[in-house]
Amino acid sequence: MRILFIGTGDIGLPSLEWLLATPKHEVVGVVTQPDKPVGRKLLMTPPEVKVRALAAGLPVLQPVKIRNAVEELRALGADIAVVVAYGQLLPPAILAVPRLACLNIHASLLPRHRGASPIQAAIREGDAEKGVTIMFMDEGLDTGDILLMERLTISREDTGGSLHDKLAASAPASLERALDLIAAGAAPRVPQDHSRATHCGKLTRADGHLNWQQSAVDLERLIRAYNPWPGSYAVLPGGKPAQLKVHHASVIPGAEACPAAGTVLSADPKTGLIVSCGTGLLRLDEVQIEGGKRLPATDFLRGHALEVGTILG
RNA sequence: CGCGGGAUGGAGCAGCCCGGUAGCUCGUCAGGCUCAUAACCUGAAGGUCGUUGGUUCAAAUCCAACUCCCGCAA
Repeated sequence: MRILFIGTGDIGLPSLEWLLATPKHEVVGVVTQPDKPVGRKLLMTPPEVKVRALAAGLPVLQPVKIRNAVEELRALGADIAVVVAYGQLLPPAILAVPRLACLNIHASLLPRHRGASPIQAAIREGDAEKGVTIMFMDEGLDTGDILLMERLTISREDTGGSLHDKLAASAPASLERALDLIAAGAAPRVPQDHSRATHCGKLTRADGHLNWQQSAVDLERLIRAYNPWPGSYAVLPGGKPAQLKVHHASVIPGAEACPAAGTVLSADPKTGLIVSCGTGLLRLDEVQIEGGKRLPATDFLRGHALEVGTILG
């Protein structure tokens, strides 16, 4: 079939690669977000999807508003549009462009975790299961009828980053099955149970500000979910408060009675950096001060005095 | 020219403002003590202080340029 690929995030790369490689389908064009200034030098940087598409000699469109590109897209004569982490809602005029359907690959088991950050949400909420859903897009946000779902379990060590990579890698197999079903005219179409839907918004740095009133268990999940993006941090009090990023932490089992949430109970290179939470204790294993490198907490403490009793913000 | 922090033995830091003996917490090695230990004691090795140039009797320290690392912002 003739495929129009619409996506920006790296999570769609394996799917794009598969589409380019398979003899069953032909990619007729790629739509992705415009290049953006990135990094300390603010260099204009194209999405990786664009780089890959250009390398394959495909036409690439980067409309600021996709609604203004209806004619160009129609001219590509696509049978199916495959949409994954594009970053713009598709208006009805665009949904009507492909001959058969607009399929969306979404990194959650819908209707749970509709929205922009399904992977982080699943880890943060302590979900045991994760997966990829392929659905027929409609005008809503991740509300379309479901074609198929692929499940996988979340391990206790999974971070937002590791789960992102697993889901990205598993997506092509799901996509292949979905396209085969459509080609055979046998694609199921199951409406979502909208009453059970949950939503997750776009994340910002501020979402990573650790709230020590929460339980150690919840905080550990949040730290894991938000690694590597948007990251999580505590605030060290002082003349000029500094952010201390927390890359990895672990719950200290069996610890209950504790003083005010956010109190540093231990800051010794030998025992580690331990903080009391709303419930339970959390040991910060790997941290990073502003301007510094990420370090094991024990190394960090060798050079940065942190008094026991300090209250973290 | 978006804003800012940094580069000092193997690790993490101090010293720099006010030039003049290389410091701290560890690690490593050797020895001692201990039933034992993330314990303690003694001793030792290990650094052209990111690079290049300048100022100076003298530069980790002051000046200039460069390289690399990192936080913010986007």
